[in-house]
Amino acid sequence: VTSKDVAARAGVSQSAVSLVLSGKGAGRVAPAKAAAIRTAAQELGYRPNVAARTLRTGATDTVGLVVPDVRNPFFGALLRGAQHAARAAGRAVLLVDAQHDAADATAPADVLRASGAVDGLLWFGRLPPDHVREDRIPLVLVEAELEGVTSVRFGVEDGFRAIGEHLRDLGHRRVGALRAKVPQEPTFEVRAAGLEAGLGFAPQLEAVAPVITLEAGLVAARELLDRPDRPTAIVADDDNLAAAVVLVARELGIAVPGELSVAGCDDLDVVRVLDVTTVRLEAEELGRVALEALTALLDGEDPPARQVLPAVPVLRGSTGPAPGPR
Amino acid sequence: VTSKDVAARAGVSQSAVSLVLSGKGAGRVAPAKAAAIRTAAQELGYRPNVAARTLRTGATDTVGLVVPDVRNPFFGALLRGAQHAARAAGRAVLLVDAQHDAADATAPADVLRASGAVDGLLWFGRLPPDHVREDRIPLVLVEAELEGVTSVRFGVEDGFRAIGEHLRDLGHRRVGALRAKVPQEPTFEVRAAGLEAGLGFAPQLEAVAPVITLEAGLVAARELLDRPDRPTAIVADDDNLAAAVVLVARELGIAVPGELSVAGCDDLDVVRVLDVTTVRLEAEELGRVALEALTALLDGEDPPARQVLPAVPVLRGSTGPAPGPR
DNA sequence: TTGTAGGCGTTATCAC
DNA sequence: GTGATAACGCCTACAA
Repeated sequence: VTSKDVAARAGVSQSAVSLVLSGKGAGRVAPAKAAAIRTAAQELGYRPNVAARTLRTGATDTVGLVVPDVRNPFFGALLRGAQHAARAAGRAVLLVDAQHDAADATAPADVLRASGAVDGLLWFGRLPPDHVREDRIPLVLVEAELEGVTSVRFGVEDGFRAIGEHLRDLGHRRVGALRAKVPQEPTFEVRAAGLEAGLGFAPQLEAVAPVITLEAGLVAARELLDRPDRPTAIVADDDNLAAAVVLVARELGIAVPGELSVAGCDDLDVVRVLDVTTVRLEAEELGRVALEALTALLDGEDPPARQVLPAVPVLRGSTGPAPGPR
Repeated sequence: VTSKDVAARAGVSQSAVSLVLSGKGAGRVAPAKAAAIRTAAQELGYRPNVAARTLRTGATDTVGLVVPDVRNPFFGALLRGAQHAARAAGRAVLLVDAQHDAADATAPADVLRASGAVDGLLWFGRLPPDHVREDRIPLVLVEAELEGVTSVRFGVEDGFRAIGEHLRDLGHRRVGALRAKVPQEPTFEVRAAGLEAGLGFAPQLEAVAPVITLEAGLVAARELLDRPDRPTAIVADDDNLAAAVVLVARELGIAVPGELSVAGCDDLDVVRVLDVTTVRLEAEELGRVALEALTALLDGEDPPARQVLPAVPVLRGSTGPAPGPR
């Protein structure tokens, strides 16, 4: 059922239908005809064809959303926020799971490169490949920053500095960092710098998880804990990794926080139930703000070039005074 | 840059370009010309316009994916599976978070109703409104079943029966059910029936969480536990809710599993770290299988009408012998 | 106020 | 083998 059908049924021209249904008929089409058109459309169950409209107008009313790993609950919340804001702006969301853990991590971007598939892009975490920028498609970077690109991120340096100070004040002098080594995700560099600033020294030990999952965390945590000179505190780049530290400590019979303090980042349920100190990031809010920035860009407005959302420490029972010398 | 530009540069007609680049030029276009076209396209960075192609062919190569709540990690895994399979089939994924907890829970479906926005739909959990079926768009139902609609689901009745039997064998005679009362999500009815079959009796107590989140679970769990005649075991419809039960028990000083056994469903990280008995559902696999069924449908093949994936119990430390009479 | 007509970029059918 | 040519459904000047 096309606008032609509606025109035929209402006894008017096709252009009148288009005018009325797109809301631009005010003062140009007689009210009586407009009403006839509307009822005809209703009766026929008419819905404008998206492809035709897109071809004509050049706008898809769809935004692309590239996230590193949809399995991480952090991104679930973020999707919720973005999705919600998108709907409010009358746009749909095309999801791309970049699968940064997989071999074909660059491929997904191509899904969106098909010209005209999306009006704009929300790009999370990793820095986008050059060709994305070269496409000159409106772009908002999330949890990353790049010269000349609108971005939104958390002020993780503040959160990690606070955690660092907290541990320093508790007397910890030997600290391990459980880092998420996802290539090209600048937020993790920022976290490391913040932690070091707060501690007043660099963590002596470091283990790296190639993927941000509980499993990967278990492996890396063992590296840090299953050794004679283990640290008295471990700060993880992410809550999934922090939870893994707690599990490994339990497995090795290391008391938390008696013998080991643990902190993470995100404030996911998984550390909430374990009573683990963390840095709270309002992922849903981030998704909302980022999508609103993109919407502004698409509407030809001028959103703030760089927005930084708060990252506040949440002190819980997993951090305590450093143990005396063994 | 359009196919016309490519044609001009290669010195051929526009239709030849279309033929060659869509791979249908074999034996119809001279190899030399085909090569010229390909290099011209390469040099110009030509990419076919999606809207135009869609308008012409009627296919968008995009599938819609409607999930109840993207914040639940279960759906994160599911998205990963679906996304991966979609990419393998050369299709993009349009995500719709139905936000079953929100007021406008029916609205999101409309996003996809725009004719031609998607080729097919993967619909999770809740039964789709009638108008979706009336659109006669290829549809695969996930975690729900409906006469005449292709569906994929977990055999949760088996998992819950096993949990029921396990608890019965442990001597539990007073059981509470923490149910997810999400309207029209049939899987939860199935779980209840399975549990009852395994136990050999119906749970005496029932509390209902309106949303599947830790928060909602806390409220419902208190209802079940903060009373003199509390049950000796609680089975939750979902792991997020089961985790909440453990937290409330801890808060009330009830020993798990000494005084209270707890079981959930999904096998999320949140219960894994709490060592809670659950029913393992391979969400990623579900997403994959569902999307492959949809792909088959779209390709005119005939996928199995109803597929049932295994749901296996995972016994952990949160379930133990029923306590003696107090 | 209304209708006519052109074109968005593709694909696919047909004469050549 | 090849290249015009006609849609696909919509929007929007522009003419009536």
